[in-house]
Amino acid sequence: MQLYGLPPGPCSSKKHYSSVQLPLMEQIQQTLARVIHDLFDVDMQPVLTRPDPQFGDYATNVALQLAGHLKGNPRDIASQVAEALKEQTAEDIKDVDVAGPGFINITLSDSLLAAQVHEAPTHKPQTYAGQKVVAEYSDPNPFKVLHAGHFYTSVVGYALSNIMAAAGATVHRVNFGGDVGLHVGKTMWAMLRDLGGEYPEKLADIPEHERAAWMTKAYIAGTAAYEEDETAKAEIITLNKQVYTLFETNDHDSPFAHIYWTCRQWSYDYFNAFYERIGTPFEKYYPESEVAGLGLRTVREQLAKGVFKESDGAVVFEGESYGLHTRVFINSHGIPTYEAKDVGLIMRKHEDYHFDRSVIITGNEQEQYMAVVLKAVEQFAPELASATTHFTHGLVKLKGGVKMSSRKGNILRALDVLNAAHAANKQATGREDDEQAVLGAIKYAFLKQRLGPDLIYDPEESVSLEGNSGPYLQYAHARARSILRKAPAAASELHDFDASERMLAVKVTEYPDVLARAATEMMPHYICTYLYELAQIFNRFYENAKVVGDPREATRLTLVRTYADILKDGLGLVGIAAPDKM
RNA sequence: GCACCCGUAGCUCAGCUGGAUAGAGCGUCAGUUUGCGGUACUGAAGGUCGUAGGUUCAAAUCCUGCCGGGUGUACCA
Repeated sequence: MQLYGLPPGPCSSKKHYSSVQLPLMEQIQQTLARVIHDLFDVDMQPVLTRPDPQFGDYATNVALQLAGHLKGNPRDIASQVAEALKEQTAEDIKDVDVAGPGFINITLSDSLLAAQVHEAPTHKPQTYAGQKVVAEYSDPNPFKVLHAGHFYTSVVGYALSNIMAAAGATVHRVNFGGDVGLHVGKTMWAMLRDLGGEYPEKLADIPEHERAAWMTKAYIAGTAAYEEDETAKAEIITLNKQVYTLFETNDHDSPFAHIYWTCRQWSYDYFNAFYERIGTPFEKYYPESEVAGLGLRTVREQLAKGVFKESDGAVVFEGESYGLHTRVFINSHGIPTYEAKDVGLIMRKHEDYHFDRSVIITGNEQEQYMAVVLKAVEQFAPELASATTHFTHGLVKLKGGVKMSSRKGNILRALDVLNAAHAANKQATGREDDEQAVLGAIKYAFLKQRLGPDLIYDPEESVSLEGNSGPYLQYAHARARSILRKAPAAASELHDFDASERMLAVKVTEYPDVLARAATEMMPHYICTYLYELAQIFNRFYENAKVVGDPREATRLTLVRTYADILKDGLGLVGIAAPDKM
């Protein structure tokens, strides 16, 4: 995979980078590619990296790779490339050195670096230019509690959506969840038992703030009864069917219907309150009931065409020939399972948005499940399957590790995470209800780690104002703004840099590269890591360099402003507020 | 059993489009500092990158075996 690849352009004698629109890195790559082509008649896409600052601003190992092809001495090849590159870029590149086994290190001129600094906060590589993207994530089920995983996946999905949007996509954020299905039957069963029968008027006795907890308790009781009591199990299966019937007959009036619709709404209210609180709003919520019919019809149609097979009274897709496994799409009661509903959802999302790309973000326990669903869809709608990508992440665990069991109901809930963070924050700072810092802390802790493996959430570490944390970066930003408030607003053109300014300037210009990488790989943690490194470099600069009142004040203020703008922009992309004062 | 994921300092993690001495944070120890928000900065100690092979001029990074952990594997979502 080529991250920053562009084909080499037509030959021209000399390039003036600062007058060209392309991002700097790609310009250098193009020139490098051309030089290599002219010198050795080899076409390749050079990769530029950011080396240790002692070596230069950019580095490439092309000579080492070339040495293999050409059977030459890597250092000799590097020298030839370096010389040619220097010739073609005389005004923009200060130095091209050969070092070590054959690395080519590039050091920019200060004037080119200055131009890049000015562009860094606003230049967004358009990785998804013009694409219409539907991003689906969070996916909580009505009638059930929001757990830590929903929190995590909401934060991840929101950040990824922002990253794609910054990279040029129009992103529609949607949510999906089971308002029909066995868990609803289980919850309804226990709720009816609690109410003493189908008495919707008794729902009024439940105070608003206890609604979610009451439904959660019912789900736990229903699940236990389903497993332990055969009579209850049969009743729950009947209730499950009865819920589907509500939709078929458009029943909003019967007592049973009344209870169902009221409690479903309670769930949605509870979800929306949570999303509002953590700042991850959705454009649309797809209830399973809305896509179940479409999924069911589609699977039935494709059953007739041989995509699906009947087996023991159920309709299945046999994945074995694709290296997958067999899954049930319609069960032997004729009810569509999650699989069929997901088929319906993919189709409905396309009807609604005509997306170029559909992104689904879930925990990685869904990985092989989703592979089967997408393989099934590929058989009759290959264009939908190929436009869909499933991204997965790990589980959230609380440091110290609480044993989790959904049957006993002692799962880690979303609110537990929030409460633990608030408690740790109060301990650390003495502040209560510091929601902005607490949310920054949690989100940063969730996103600073690479997506994939499980995540161990440590509340104390996350709220700490020292170290690699959200509050540290929020504070770093507020501190930079404070400096700017003290100085006259005059903006200045940059010309040259002293050593510590230059370190900061070089790091600043890395921002667009980081955004490109985060977007291409769909990995928000690159942004977090970068922002932290940037803040560290800034603090080193700031330790020795006086800003306000110094002869170099104009240059330094411009750097401080650029730095603050990047912090704010980067934190915003991962969904974290960056207040000017704390 | 089969499939997928993971195994890097005491802890939590970067690094894995193969390349220059394997990096952070926390913790530990030792320092700096009458300054623009010191919630900072400097330094030290700490790693056979699970293990055994293979490919390569070059492997934490790619391939294979093994060990250890996790997840999934037909009528839940």
